[in-house]
Amino acid sequence: MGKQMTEMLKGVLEGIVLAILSGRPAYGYEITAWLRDQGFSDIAEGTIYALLVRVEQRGFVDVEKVPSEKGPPRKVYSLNAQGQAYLEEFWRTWSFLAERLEQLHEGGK
Amino acid sequence: MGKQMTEMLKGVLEGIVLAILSGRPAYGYEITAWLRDQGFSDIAEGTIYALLVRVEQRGFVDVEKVPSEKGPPRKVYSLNAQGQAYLEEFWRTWSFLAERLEQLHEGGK
DNA sequence: TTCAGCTATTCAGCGTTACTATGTACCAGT
DNA sequence: ACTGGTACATAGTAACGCTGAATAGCTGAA
Repeated sequence: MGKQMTEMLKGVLEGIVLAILSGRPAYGYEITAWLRDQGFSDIAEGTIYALLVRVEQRGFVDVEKVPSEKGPPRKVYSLNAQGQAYLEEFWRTWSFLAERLEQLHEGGK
Repeated sequence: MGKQMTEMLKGVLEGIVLAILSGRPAYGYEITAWLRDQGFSDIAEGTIYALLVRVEQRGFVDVEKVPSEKGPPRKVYSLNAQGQAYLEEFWRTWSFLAERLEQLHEGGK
């Protein structure tokens, strides 16, 4: 989707993934597929796995290994309390930014 | 405002500055001051100047040196046609992202 | 005169993030 | 045995914003 999207995803993609996990536990491959479905056509698999490692190390998610019918075992992530708190802060930051941009967008017409 | 905001600004700050310049020409110091007014309390001055150099090199803005009553001469930037086109693409990218996030935010309640 | 303070720009070095590209591994169907 | 889908991992790279400091011009107070 181009360089603009790549840069804009920085900091946002993490929030997106945590938001997904706040709905229900999920594993990397599944998240990647879902994102592609949503139109994030060229988010690399490696990106999601690296991100998941990061949020795990920061203690935002709990992990459980679950055997898969087809293929290697899945690492199923679920958002814990700390992750939930971080996600809420993410939404506050996002809202602040979105409001300012909305104003700029309206003003520029 | 914290690390979250820092990361989220990547790719977005450039759009914000171009959007400001689409309204009227401006110079670095002025833009920095305006952003602080809008609540972007800790955007570093150096960041804006570096960004302006970048967009100038990409050919999105025209520059004019204007003497200042107090202090060194100002470099006044104005958005040109190429910058305008890039800004429009920025808004499309932003809208795409904002829609997806809006859905996630609503769904997560 | 000197010094502080505001205006205004610039730059080197750093940390974080997403992408590229590749590799590993497990299983099913042919 | 081979292909293809599932599933995870990682080293190297580029881009961007921040930190911290330097430079420079002008004004007003001590």
